[in-house]
Formats: sequence, structure tokens, C-alpha cells
Amino acid sequence: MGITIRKIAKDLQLAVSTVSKALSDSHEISAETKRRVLEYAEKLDYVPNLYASSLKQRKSHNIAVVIPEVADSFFSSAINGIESVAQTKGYHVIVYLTHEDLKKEESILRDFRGGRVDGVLISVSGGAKRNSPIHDLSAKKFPLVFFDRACEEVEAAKVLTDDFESGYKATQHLIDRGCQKISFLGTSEDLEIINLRRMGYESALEANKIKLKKKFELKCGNSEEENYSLIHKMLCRKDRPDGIVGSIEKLTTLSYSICYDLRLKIPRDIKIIGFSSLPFASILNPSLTTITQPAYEMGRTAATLLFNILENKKGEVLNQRIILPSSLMERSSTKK
Amino acid sequence: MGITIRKIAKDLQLAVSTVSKALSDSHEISAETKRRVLEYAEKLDYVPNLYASSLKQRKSHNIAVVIPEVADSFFSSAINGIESVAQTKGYHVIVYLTHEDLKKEESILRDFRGGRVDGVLISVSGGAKRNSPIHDLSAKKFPLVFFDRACEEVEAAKVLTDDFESGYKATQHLIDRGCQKISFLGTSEDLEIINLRRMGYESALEANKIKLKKKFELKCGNSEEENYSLIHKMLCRKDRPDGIVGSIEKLTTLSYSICYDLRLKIPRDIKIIGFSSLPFASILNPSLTTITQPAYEMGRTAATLLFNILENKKGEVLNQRIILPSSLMERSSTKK
DNA sequence: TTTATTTACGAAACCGGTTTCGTTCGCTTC
DNA sequence: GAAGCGAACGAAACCGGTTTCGTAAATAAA
Repeated sequence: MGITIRKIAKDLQLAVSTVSKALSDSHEISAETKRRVLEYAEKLDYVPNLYASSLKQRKSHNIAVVIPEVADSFFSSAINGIESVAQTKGYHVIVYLTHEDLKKEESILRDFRGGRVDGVLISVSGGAKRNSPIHDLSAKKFPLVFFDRACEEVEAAKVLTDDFESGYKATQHLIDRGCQKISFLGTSEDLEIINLRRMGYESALEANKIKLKKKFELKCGNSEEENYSLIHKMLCRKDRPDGIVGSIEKLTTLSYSICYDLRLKIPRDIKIIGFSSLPFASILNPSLTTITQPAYEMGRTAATLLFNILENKKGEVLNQRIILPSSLMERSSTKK
Repeated sequence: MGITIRKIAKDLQLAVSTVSKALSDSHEISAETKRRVLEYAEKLDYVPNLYASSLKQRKSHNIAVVIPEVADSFFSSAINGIESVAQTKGYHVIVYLTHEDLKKEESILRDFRGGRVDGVLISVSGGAKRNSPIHDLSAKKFPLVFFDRACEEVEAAKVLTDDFESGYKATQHLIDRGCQKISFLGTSEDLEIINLRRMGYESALEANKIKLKKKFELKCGNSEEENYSLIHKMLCRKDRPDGIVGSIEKLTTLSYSICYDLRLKIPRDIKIIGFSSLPFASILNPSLTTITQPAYEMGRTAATLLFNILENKKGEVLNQRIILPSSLMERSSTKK
């Protein structure tokens, strides 16, 4: 059994309320009493019960970060950015992984209504049309900030990158390096950012008078095996692409492996550019040209926004939409 | 204001206790009453207050995973293994990052005594001699399981890999490939697993009658810049090593970058083997020979152990020590 | 018919901090 | 010397579920 303030109060012949106030450094308590309480609490190694205070104060001092996975360089950097802010605010960061599973995401979000966290930072996972839980939260004015992968139809603060422009830039870069048959690796789900990247891709093709081939627009899923065979099949055709835009880190590295297996030389036979914040990009074989998002900064920005909302007394409009630019880092995988 | 069971009780003309029992499907409540309560709760979109029940039940249904960082393939896989188990038990996994900062680790552990989590899975971070908080937890019989990086002096369940053997195997592998001047990249901190790997390394050298050169035993720290210059300096000497054992993923990939910068060809000029669970190992330039730990399995095992402890009614001895073997995956970075 | 037992539910204590609202006591003020 | 006031602390309500214990009615056992 742990030490409670009642125990302290009893031992010190004080009222529970006095002890509570002393511990929170209230002005109503004399310096002498505070000293006694603090000293005794220290001696007994008193640790306040988290649930008791959260219950009364209706605050958990936790924020949630909901992301598809952690084995992605973007997310792992973003988490660090988020943590760096949370720490200065005395908040704990709880990471929730959805594994791109919408059902799981829903159950996590539903759970939040129980008060487990005071606010949520989320990068939504793909899947069928999004439904209730996230709308519920935003409708209930639950502090919510999207980062990277947002839900367009939900009104909330958002921290994004210039996905359309990046998709365009990436494609244009391949075209500039001589590619004419460019494939876009996307997801089958309707993720806004993938769509934007795809639109940028299509737009770049059009601007260069290259006819869009639907068979080069791959819609990958969650299963690595299926994606492997999907991409593998495309790269086996005689009219295989000579350039690939990987809209997701996993798909880009997977393409590398497939090219190895098929003895396709990058960048000679095929050039690849990927959306990624991989620190390893430069030591891949060959080093990978990337569209790199400011992951850490996005995390920081999103967290800062969330705390603005949490601390906002008046109900100001805080549904900001912040767009941070990503940059193209040219490396060997797109050399002429 | 949220919906409470008191509100439901009042509206339905029932006692609070009846509603509570109905919601938890107690046998003392009639089917008819349960139906009414469930239906009405559903209608009002009732969500139980997490803190109220945790306070009374002295259970949070949370477990903590404390790790140095998330941008490491071992840890990100391990988390997935842990989650897969926790999910079946209806527990939430909270990830805490220490960034290899002992102070931070301590403050996190201290925090746990407030009841935030029911158990802890930890891979300790390096740093000076470890002190109080972790001992406190174990002394208080707090459910605790170490995985990968353990604290030898603390009595608790542990899930480890065969680090000594792996260090030996890795070194022997380099020797078999013709290396004679082998460097070991370790940390300056006293991490047990690094020491074991180092001892395996030293032991392999000795078995092959190769004299150990202390200058080849690098003790790296937390700063990437410092580590860069440390390794860089070593690789610039005329009697630079012809083989490297990287005991930590970060140091291995860093060595790759440095070799690039120094125009050292791997494996011609220098061969590298690293401890890593990197899915990218095979698409690095050149592909990296690794000692790969069963990260996912270790996570699963550690979590299973923790739940055994949590569910253990009798105070059986549960300070097991489970060792899972890692395997050497030969790739191009150590080709002859 | 009387006595156990079971069924279904209610009243109230409880978990451990927090907060409100008094109540002393000492001191100033007119 | 009565009224006014702030400082320091106590009693009790409170947050929202959970759990124990009690009770009335219904059913079973004797």
C-alpha cells in the first residue's frame, strides 16, 4: 500500500486539505507547515496517485500521438519533435500505433473519450472511407491536430507539407533526367497526401506532354508480399517504367529490393525517387534521391499548435493550416 | 460534461450500483435490466471515466515500454512484438523515449510509481553507473522485465540475446574473411550487452592469436558529431583497421558514411559487420553483413513474461532469464 | 407451513487527491 | 471596545466508477 496524504496528515496531526495545499505550495499555508509536510513526504517517499488527481482535475497531462507505424523515418523523427515540445510543458507523450488498420485507429480514438489524454496529434492511416470516431472527437471540440496525413473533411488544425508540389517536383526531376515512362507507387486507400502527390505527378506528366498510363499508377496495399508481386510484375513487363516515384518510404525501399532481384541497375535501367526522411538514404545502394519532409519540425509545430489549443481560454479560431516545405535531395538513384 | 453512470441511473430510476454492475455484465443483474442499461448507455454515447475506475481498481491497464530511441530497427520491431501481445490482453502500450539520457530515464521510472502503468518493459540506456529509480521499482516488486539491454545487478526477468557469442561470431567472421586489424565500435557507457559483445570480440581475437589493440576499441558517445570525428580519425591513420564490428546500428551506418567520405571501398579496403535488425541492410551500398537479433520475438517474449508476472497470483519465482539466439546474415560488406 | 436460499437490486462506503467554505486567532482601525 | 480583515488551517463535499453489505421478494427445501 502506497503512502497517501491522509497518512501524512494523520502522522503530522494536520488536516488532509492542509497537506494537499502544502504539497501544491498554496499561499494559504505557512512556510513552516509547508516545510514540515514536504520534509515528511520526502522521508516517506510519497508519490501522489495519478488517478486521484486526474479524476478531480479532469486533466491527464498526457497527449497522444497516433501514427500508422514507428518503423518509418518520418514518424520516428516527428515523434522526437513532438516530445521536445511536450517535455517543456510537463506533458507525457503516449504513442499509439495503428498499423494502417482503420479498425484499430477507430478503437484508439474511441478510447480517448474516456479522458486518457488531453489532446491528440494524429497522422491518419489509410483505408476505406473514414468514419465516425474522428468526427466525433472534432465535433466534441476535442483538442486535435493532424500532421502529415490529415482528414480533409474534418475541421481541425493541420500541419502539412506541400505534397502536390513535391509530387510535381519529383516527377519533373525524373523527366529532366531523361525518364519518359514514369511509374507512381501509391496506396490503394484514399489518403489525401497520396492523392496530392499523385496529382502533382499527373500534372507534371501533362505539363511535359507525357501521356499518363494508368498501369503505371500502382495502388499498393498493406501486405508486403502483395506489394512485392505488384511491383515485380510491373518491372517484368517489356515496356517497364524507366522511372519510379515512391510516395511512401516502404514502397521505395521495396522497389530497391525488387530491382536487385531482377538485376535492374539503378539508375541505369531505372531511376528512383522517394518520399523519405531516411538518414540512410545516402548510404543505400545507390544512394537514394529523396523528397525529404521536415519531420522533426513538423512534429514540433504540430505539438506547439496542440498546446496552443489546450491553453486557449477563449474559444478562438485555431483551425490553422500550416504548410512546411519539403526539399528534393538529389543523390545517385536518379543520375543520368 | 460527460455522461456518468449517475445520470443513467437517475434517468432509468435505478441505483448507481445497479448500472455499474449491469455495464460490467454482473450476474446479479437480470437480463432485462442489463438490456435497458446497455441500450440507454449506447444511446447517450456513454464512455466510462478511465480515472475513476483506475483509482478504485488500482489498475491502469497500461504497460510501459522504455527505450532509448525509436529510430532503431531493433526497437521499432520489438515494439511491434510487444504490442501484438498487449493487444490480446486488452492492455495499452505506452512508449517512453529516454534518448540515452539517464536523467530522463530516471524521471520516467520515478513517474511510474504514481500508478500510471501496471508494468514496465525496459531496455536501459547507457550512461554513468545506474542508480536508484530502477532499483526502487524492483525492490518494490514492481512488475518489470528487461529486454536486450538489462541491468545485471537488478533482480528481474530478462530477455536477452547471446551477445558474447555474437560478438565472437562477428569477429571470427571478419577474421575468416582475411581481416587482421579489427576495430570494435562500442559505447563509452557501461552497457552490459556492449561489454559482452566486446568480450566476445576480444575473445575471438585471442583465440586467433591476434593482439588486441586498445586504440581499435572505440568508445563512442551520444553525439553524432563526436562519434563521426572519433571514427573518422581512426580511419585516417595509416595503420587503419581493415575490419569493423559495429555494436550499435547507429555506429555501423555512421561508419558507412565515413567510408564514403574517405573514399574507402567496402569491402575491398575495409569490411564491416554490424549488430542490426535493419530491413534495409540488404539494400545498403554495399549490402551489410549483420548480426540480426530476433527483435519482434524478443518483444513478444518480454511482453508475455510481463503478463505472466501481472497475472501471477502466487509469488512464484519469475525472474527468468531467457536468451534468444541472433543470427549472422552474410552479405556484401564482408566479401573477400 | 416454516425455514433456507437464491435472485435482483439499493444504500453507502470507498479509492486518494482537490476544492470550497467555514472557523479560529491575531491584529488593525475608528 | 466593537467592527473589520487577513492569515492559517480544518471539515466535508466532490470527482465517477467499484464494491461491500443489506434487504425484500421469490423460490426451494424441510
